[in-house]
Amino acid sequence: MPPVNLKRLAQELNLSIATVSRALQDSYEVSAHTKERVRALAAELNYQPNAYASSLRRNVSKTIGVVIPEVNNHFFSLAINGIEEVARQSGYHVLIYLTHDDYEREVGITQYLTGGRVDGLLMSVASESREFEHLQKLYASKPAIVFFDRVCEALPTAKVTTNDYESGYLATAHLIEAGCRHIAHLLVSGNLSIGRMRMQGYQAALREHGLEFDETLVLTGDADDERNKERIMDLLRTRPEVDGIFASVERLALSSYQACKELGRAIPEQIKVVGFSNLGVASLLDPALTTITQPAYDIGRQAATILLRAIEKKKAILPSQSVVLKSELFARRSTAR
Amino acid sequence: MPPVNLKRLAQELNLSIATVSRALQDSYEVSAHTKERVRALAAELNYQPNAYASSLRRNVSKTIGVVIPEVNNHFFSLAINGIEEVARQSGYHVLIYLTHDDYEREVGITQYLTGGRVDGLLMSVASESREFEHLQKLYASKPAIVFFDRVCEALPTAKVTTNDYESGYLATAHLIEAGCRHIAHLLVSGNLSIGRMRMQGYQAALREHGLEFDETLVLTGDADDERNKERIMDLLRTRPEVDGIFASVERLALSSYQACKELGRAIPEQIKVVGFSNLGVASLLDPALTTITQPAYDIGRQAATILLRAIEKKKAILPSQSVVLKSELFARRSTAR
DNA sequence: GAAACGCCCGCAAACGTTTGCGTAGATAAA
DNA sequence: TTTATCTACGCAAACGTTTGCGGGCGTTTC
Repeated sequence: MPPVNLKRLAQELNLSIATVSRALQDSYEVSAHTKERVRALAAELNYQPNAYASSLRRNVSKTIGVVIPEVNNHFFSLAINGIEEVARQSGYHVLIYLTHDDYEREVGITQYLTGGRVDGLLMSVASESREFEHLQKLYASKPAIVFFDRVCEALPTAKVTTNDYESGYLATAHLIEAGCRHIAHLLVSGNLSIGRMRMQGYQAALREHGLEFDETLVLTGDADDERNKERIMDLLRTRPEVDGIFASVERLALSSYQACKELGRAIPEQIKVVGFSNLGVASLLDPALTTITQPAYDIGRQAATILLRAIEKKKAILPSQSVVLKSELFARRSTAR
Repeated sequence: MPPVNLKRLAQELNLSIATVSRALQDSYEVSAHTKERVRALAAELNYQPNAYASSLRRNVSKTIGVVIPEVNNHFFSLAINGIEEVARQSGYHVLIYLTHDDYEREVGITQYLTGGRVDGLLMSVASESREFEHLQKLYASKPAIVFFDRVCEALPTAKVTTNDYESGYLATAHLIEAGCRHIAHLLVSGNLSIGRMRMQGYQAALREHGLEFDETLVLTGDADDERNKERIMDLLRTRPEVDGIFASVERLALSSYQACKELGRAIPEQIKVVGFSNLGVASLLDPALTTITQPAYDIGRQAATILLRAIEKKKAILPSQSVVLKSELFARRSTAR
């Protein structure tokens, strides 16, 4: 049997393709009676418009891309939930790309995306990325871009972030007030603005509480959890005075737990730990983990909303549309006195 | 400046569009010299083919869809990792759709997907789905489909699952051997084959160990964690003899922890818990959770591999290509004697 | 009565690619 | 010289949709 497309509908109804197309779009140029006939047959034959033909003609794909480091991470999976939610409501489709924090992959992916496959892009850059030329190229190739969390400051577009400086400050101050004097800071990349902000908050809190910043207590992790754990253990062994850990990313907080377990250091008695985390089970950990929790779901929603609004209005996205949401500190047993 | 497409390249090189197209595809019908010229200019202008025009013409989109209940779940996020991995390697793009275990959404999404937007589909059906007519329609509309984990048995296509019957048996036997005599079974949907299998394993283990099956100890949860917790608490209050819980899905295991905490029941002294889970931090919970862990990443990889192979060969997918992977039991403190 | 207008609808071009077919020119075979 | 073979390329149709333009027909306006 012939495929069910506009031509097929037109033939069966003795109409032109143009009229059928317009009828389905509820155009004012076609009579109510005809519209009804068209819709009836379309429903009966279960007509589904060819998305590619439509995209080609209109130069609009009703698709957005999401480029993130990983999905097996509560922050990003919650963000995706938010993104998918608003995309679906607006009839948009969501393409997903994972960089695994690998610079090469990120470059490859952005290559793809300069082809006009997506109308817009939501992005959280890979921690390894030091060069942003690929992002510049991507930006030049038109699609609307909104960065979230791990932003690229070099591009003049909207960014959705959290109050990272304050959060870093808050986490550190919380440890100090709990009695810590030698606080290690675990982060994942020094060249991400988000990491720098948290670091500055950390430093400011130390300074204002009369503690001096010791850069040998700063440890930069990577994507390998096992290695991170080893390095944390090394740090704890060589610097036995460390009595607090501020992990600026979930994975490193968990690796710290592992490290302490293996070394037999008691949390919170010997070492207190606070970490950025969206772990739903933080309160069920042993001991319950004190967290700085980002409103991941809302971040996703906001970023997607800004993006879609710009796409629909065919307007460029401005940095002035940037949003800063607030993270929250949940004090639990891992930082109890 | 004019857009950079085949026409533009052709003009600048004094060639026909056809030749340029063929050159870029490394066709044997174009000379090495010309190919080189074309490639050079394409690279210089950063030419990216229009994916929609190409898809329209070839009737192939190089895109697969992934339809799952949620992404904020370790099983699915790991599976996505596997899927994205093999898709990327083969040059495929991944569209993602979340059903939130909602039947209506699943129907809506499958509607979309009958439009030929994707070459193939990976699916894990929503727990609420009782009717599968929408899946039948989808199946009839051609795209290759592979189910994983939460399969729809009614469709004659490949399925990637785990040994759910054995796992259910194993988990239950493990509890019994740890001394439990009144074991509750928490599941999420009785009409999913996966749930039935686990249930049967549970029953078989009871039977073979001389315990009788008590259906009032079976609790069917839903998507609302708070309500699930309440219901578990109700169960534990009205049936104080319950000394073991087998949660056939991660969320319910965690809700059980919450419930026990609120009721002051000690795990594992008073109640032992085992649950299906891909939680990386299971060992860091209080107490460490005994889990049945599915090879989620491999499931994703396998399912995607089967799907892509079928797409590339343009062959229908047969049930005979189904794969059953093995889950593993990790005994931890939550089931210690 | 002609002119003007509004309602419906069809024609055909366009979006950027791919691909079957045709062919000009060069070389080889007869 | 003629014929056949091959290489390298161009022409044009096709994929399914959207949309500017034009026109037939009926109603209103002066």
